[in-house]
Amino acid sequence: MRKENSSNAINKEFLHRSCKVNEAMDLISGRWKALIIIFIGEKTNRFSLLKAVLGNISDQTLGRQLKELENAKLITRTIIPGVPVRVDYELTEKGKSLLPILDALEEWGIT
Amino acid sequence: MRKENSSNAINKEFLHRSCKVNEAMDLISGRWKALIIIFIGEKTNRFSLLKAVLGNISDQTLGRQLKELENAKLITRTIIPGVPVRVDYELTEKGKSLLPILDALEEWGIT
DNA sequence: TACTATGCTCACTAAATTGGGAGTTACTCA
DNA sequence: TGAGTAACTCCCAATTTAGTGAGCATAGTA
Repeated sequence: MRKENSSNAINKEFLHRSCKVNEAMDLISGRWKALIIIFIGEKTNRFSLLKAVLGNISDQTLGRQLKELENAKLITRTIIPGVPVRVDYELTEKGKSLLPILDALEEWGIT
Repeated sequence: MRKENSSNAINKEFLHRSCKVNEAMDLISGRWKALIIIFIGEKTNRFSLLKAVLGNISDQTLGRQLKELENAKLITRTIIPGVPVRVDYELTEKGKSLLPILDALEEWGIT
């Protein structure tokens, strides 16, 4: 976990106070997060499906990033009872509203 | 430096091949890069000025991020002879074209 | 001669992120 | 009883990124 008064953490705080861009960047800057958001938007929205399309992501990292996205309220997590239990992830409105920006970023990356 | 065949580096490669978004994200995902781009766009475009507005950034980190942005062709570096020598950073067209996206991200972060 | 300013660079350390592999829960089918 | 599946979760080690403190080159000022 983060030590709240390391200079690293202090600088992160500073960046958040000084500019909302950095707060936003933080939410989507995990290595796989942008791709996870895009895939969930395309209905590749379960743990095992994501794992399959994301190639070499580790279980732990996928779990962590999903949890972070959930905490950031970009996705929701719905447990579907059954055997075995399934879990559906869906984009929230906030998550959906990020898609055009990711598209713009992709477009920008290509040109 | 990066070890080119660590699984970390391999995954990064995979992400770049599979989705341009990640390549784009990489270019702007340093802790201070978004802010540096914005400031340079606003003419806070010298090393010492950036250092002043960025608070606690270390010389080395600022130097590194500027160099990375230069390598990514988002900024240019111009040495202005004089005493002492000054260096001006400017956004390239590519860099400028990122500003609307950062604005959108900021807007998204606020709402 | 000492000191200042700009814009770095280097070796080293600390912190944050990611990955590997095994273990867990809960229920079903053979 | 044993195997299988989905979706995690834990410990630990590897990797990547950021920060610290010092030093350097140049030229001008006190």
